[in-house]
Amino acid sequence: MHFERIIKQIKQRRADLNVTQEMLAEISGVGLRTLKQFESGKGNPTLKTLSGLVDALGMEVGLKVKTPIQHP
Amino acid sequence: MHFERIIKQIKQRRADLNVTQEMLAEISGVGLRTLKQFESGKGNPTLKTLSGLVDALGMEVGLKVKTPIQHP
DNA sequence: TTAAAAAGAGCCTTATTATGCACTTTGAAA
DNA sequence: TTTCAAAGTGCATAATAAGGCTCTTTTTAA
Repeated sequence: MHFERIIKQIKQRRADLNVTQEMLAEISGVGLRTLKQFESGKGNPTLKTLSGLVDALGMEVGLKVKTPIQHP
Repeated sequence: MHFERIIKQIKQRRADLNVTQEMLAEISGVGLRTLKQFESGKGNPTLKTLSGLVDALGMEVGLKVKTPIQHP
């Protein structure tokens, strides 16, 4: 599904915090199977699922503009 | 579902670019019903759906750390 | 190298998202 | 205020995410 960047950030953060998938699943309330599926690159989590994981890791989901509009 | 911030950003961006829901649905490949559902605060899109919308608006989904870890 | 922990995968059921179609409501301009 | 475009809703179905179990593979530490 090509969410490599996001997946990498989550794995990295988990590593930084020394949290296993099992622990993260536990504290985030997201099913372990769902987390494994996502981190392994298969899976297309809902925003709610992603937010749950991310929140538990002290992170947040955000949008940023890549191309600011040109005001002529 | 309380994704107010993200919803607001999308609506704002759409307004800035003068794009209607119908146009965004069209160019993003996301169903109009799905987009309406999300923008009206009901709905919990998958990451794929959100990415599609966001990409079409020249934006991207990202994660940011709220609480940097303390290296003692 | 070996054992235990952590991560990944298969299978299955349930819950929920994605989407179309038709209709209603809202908002803005004429 | 009338009208038309844009946004929101109800209903129904197909597709798919969520999650539990069990088992396999990979990593890591002793």
